[in-house]
Amino acid sequence: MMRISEAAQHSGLSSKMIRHYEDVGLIQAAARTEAGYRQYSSAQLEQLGFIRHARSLGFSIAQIRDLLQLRDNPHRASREVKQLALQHLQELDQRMLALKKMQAMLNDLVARCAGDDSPDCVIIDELSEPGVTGNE
Amino acid sequence: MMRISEAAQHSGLSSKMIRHYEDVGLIQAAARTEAGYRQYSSAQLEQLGFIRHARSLGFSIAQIRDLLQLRDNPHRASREVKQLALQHLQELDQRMLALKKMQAMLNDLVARCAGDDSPDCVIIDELSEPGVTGNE
DNA sequence: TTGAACCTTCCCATAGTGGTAAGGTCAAGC
DNA sequence: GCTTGACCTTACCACTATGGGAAGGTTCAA
Repeated sequence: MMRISEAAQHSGLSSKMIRHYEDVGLIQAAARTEAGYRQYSSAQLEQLGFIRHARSLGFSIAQIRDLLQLRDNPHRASREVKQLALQHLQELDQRMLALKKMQAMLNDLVARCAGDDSPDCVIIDELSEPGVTGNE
Repeated sequence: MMRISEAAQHSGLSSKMIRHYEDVGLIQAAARTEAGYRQYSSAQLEQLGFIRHARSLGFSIAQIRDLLQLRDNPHRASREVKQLALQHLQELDQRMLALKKMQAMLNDLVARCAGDDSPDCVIIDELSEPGVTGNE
């Protein structure tokens, strides 16, 4: 059993976030010492590591909630896990697409802007135009 | 002079956000009718359109603050505008890089997961491993 | 005069993370 | 035994950008 700061160090999360995850019910409330200090077992450490991994892949807390349930369900079908992952991949794709559009438009503007001492600036001009920008 | 909902329609922003932008000082407080209704001129409409364009390119409110100042400064150097745009492009790049990493890792996991009725699942297994995920 | 469609301000919610403040606890050193 | 520093606790507030809703005022037309 270890305290929260150790659990944080070993899991790669912050103490703050571990408490937060408990608050929002992503993890069960940790056991407490008589003084009220949270205590973490190695099983809980693994869970925290799982969460950090999932977060680093961009899964939301809600998605991780589902992932944890699957993780803890010995009768799961890997199909369900894969389904969640594929769904998340789609979200990542959409985000990428949005970023790419921005990048393309901005790159174009930047290329056409002299970038000198003159006040004439395509970027300002185009942002000022009533036309669309491709994101609505 | 038009009311906020018309200004919203013409600019592509929501009434809500126009008020918000006023709150945070991105735009000057609009004139009011005797009854307290906000009134927008065509010059202000252009400014709102500018903001929407900039937002659709992913510029933050803080960045748009700077862009608006440059827009309104006849003595600006386009270099400064370009500088802001390039900086934002870098941020977009970083975000895209992060997404790409996630995509790559997740794609790999998904490819190695059977996705059938069996509980065996590479995704769960790898998320459970103590190893790194490449994002820390 | 009444009702619909506006408008106002104010508060709350989202997602995830960090900061900080006020207070309790534990262990080491004097 | 007492102090000190490093930890812990809870409870707020902040960020970004946006939306929802409530409670109440206004405008205009039927």
